Amino acid sequence: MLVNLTTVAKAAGVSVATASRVLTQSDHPIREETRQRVVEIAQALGYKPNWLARSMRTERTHTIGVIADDLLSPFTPPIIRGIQDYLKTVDYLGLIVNADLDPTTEADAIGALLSRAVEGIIFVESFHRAPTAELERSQKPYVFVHRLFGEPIKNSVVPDDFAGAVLAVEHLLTLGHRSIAHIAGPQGWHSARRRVEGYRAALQRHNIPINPVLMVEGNWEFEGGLAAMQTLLQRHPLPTAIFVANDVMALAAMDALRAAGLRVPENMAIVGYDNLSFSRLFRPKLTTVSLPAYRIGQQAAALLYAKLQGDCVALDEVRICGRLYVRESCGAPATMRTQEELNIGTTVRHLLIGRQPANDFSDLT
Amino acid sequence: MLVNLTTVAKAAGVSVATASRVLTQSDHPIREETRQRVVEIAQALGYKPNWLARSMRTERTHTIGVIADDLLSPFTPPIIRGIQDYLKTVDYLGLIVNADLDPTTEADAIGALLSRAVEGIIFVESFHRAPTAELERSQKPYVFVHRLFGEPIKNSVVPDDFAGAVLAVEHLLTLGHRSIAHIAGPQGWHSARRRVEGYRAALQRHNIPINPVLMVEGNWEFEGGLAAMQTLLQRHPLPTAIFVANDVMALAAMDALRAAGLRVPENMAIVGYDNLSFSRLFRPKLTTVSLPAYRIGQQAAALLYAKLQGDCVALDEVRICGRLYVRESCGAPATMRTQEELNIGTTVRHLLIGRQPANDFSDLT
DNA sequence: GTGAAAGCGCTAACAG
DNA sequence: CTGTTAGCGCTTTCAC
Repeated sequence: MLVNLTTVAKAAGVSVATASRVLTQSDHPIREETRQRVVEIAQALGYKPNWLARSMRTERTHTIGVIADDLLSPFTPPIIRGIQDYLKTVDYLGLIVNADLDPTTEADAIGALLSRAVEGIIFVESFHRAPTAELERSQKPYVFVHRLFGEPIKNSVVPDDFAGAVLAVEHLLTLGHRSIAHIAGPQGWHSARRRVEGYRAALQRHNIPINPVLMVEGNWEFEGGLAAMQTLLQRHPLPTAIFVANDVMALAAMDALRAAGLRVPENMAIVGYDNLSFSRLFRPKLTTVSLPAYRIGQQAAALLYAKLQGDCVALDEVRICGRLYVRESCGAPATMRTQEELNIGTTVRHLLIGRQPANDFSDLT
Repeated sequence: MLVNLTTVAKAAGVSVATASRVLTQSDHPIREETRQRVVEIAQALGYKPNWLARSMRTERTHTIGVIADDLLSPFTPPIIRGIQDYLKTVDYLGLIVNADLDPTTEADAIGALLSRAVEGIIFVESFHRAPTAELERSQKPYVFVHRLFGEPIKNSVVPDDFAGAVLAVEHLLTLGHRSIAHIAGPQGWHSARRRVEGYRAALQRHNIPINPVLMVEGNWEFEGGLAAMQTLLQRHPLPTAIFVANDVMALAAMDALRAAGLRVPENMAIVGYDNLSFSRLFRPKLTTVSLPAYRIGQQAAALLYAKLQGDCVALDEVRICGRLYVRESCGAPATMRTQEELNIGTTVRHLLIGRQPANDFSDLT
């Protein structure tokens, strides 16, 4: 027993046209009394508009597509959550597809989404930089999120790795460290390079010469972190602190340190990067800079929505800065540990103004 | 310049009906020559069917809705991934919405999905057990996944916590342990209770009396695990092994053990549960039973799809058993560590037969 | 202010 | 085998 517009119109004794005008909040003039009646009847009958039919006419589906290269990456879920929470504020829904790090799958996904008439597409953690010809032809807007390689491009929202690294190293400097090592990510990755640049910039700002011998490249993984730490342990004198480019390697470094009979933070201060959930679980708890995945997702959705509204947003790359979470691995005094935010960098907030969703996952992961 | 059926039909010199029949692979008889021509023209013109229009007629959108109570839970992403990978094999897409553990939001989500004409709904990690009246009225099929509380219900796919616990304890027994403690989850949770039952059953099967003093309740969290371990450390004699109901508490237990000067696995063997990603990161690496989220997702999608096809699936609760991952925390010999699977329990596989997706994430998380 | 009617792109009777 | 035609539920001119 489907209740559609006709049902409502009949019950209210008006034409479908009128019913439609009332229920779509169109600006067409309607007598207040009529409006009242239609609204009530619709309510009473439990009328729900059929989106398919509506969309076919209006060409607006209130649905966007999200293509995630890897749903299982620790950053993807909070990004998607951010996207969804924003979309919800504007009454949109996200159709999420996994692309599996595979260009063919991705192309298929684009096709599937396009034929379902999504209004735009967000690419999450995409390894690719150019959309397919099909997407280009469709004229639908799209946004890249957390693009992993390559140079800045328009229509993308990414973490501000440079500012984050500065945050981390400034913290160590504030604590009095002057010999600070860096375990970097693989230099093929854009974010790894930016973190190195932030590390250098922070030291230079304090007139501390860069010591190449204290910079070791890891591979983001536990084993790589272990190896990098072994290398650093050969240095004489040892550095007093290490900025590690991600939490997993930081963990490994702490493990290697412990095996070598050194204590964290007493003998060595460690700052990680990412603020993955497990960084709170180890002892000592890891001090780290968050990769603000949730906020990145929100911004991406906001950007896409703005484009959908026809706001001619001509932003270059939007960078979102994480926060420093001071915990135990640097031996920072308890007072600093409650300090939540040190804002340096180029955080962009304006797109979200007036639309901040209720949840505060701002620095989730 | 939109190319629709009419365009194709005109170009091919046939009626829209014929074009439609060709392009939908309907079993209506068509002259081979005509078919050929239509297909070619459609191809050449880059014809893409308009899903909205098609769906409006057929009432089949090839889209199902997924409502996740918490997208940020570690189990949700692999479940969703499992769902999607299955759906892909049958050319469906999943519309994913977050319900935020909130009944009102959930009801809204159901409404949003229904009005977008999804063909069915999967509830992931749902705390609720009954669908809304609206969903009931819609007659659309639905499936619960990894339901967290309550008794078995139809249309649900859940982890086999009982069998998993047996797996864990049997492993310890095989290694020669006879005094095995259990740090349990909060007994308000169905899965926590089932894991306790599995623990008891395994011991009883070997005629080992249950010692209530060796059973302590935790709260799933790190702090709870710490407290539980402190309690166990008061026991004389100490047990020689502990089955901990989840990985986070297992981690905490190992921490407390280390603080007390005891070594894992030399002085105490530990088995966890869940196989969360970080369980491989700690040293010693945690031996644990997986919560087969990915497979659960697949099964749920398979079940829903079967219902969509009208296969009258009248299964009760479907239970999926995890696997034991033998790593370092029990001191098992190297030969056992390569042993991948010990199958005990009630794993249900038949639904997936012939449709196993290519990926093997079978025990992800 | 309100209603009648056209039509979005497609599928499925029904004729031929 | 193929074409004509009637809608699916909705929005939107265009009349009144």
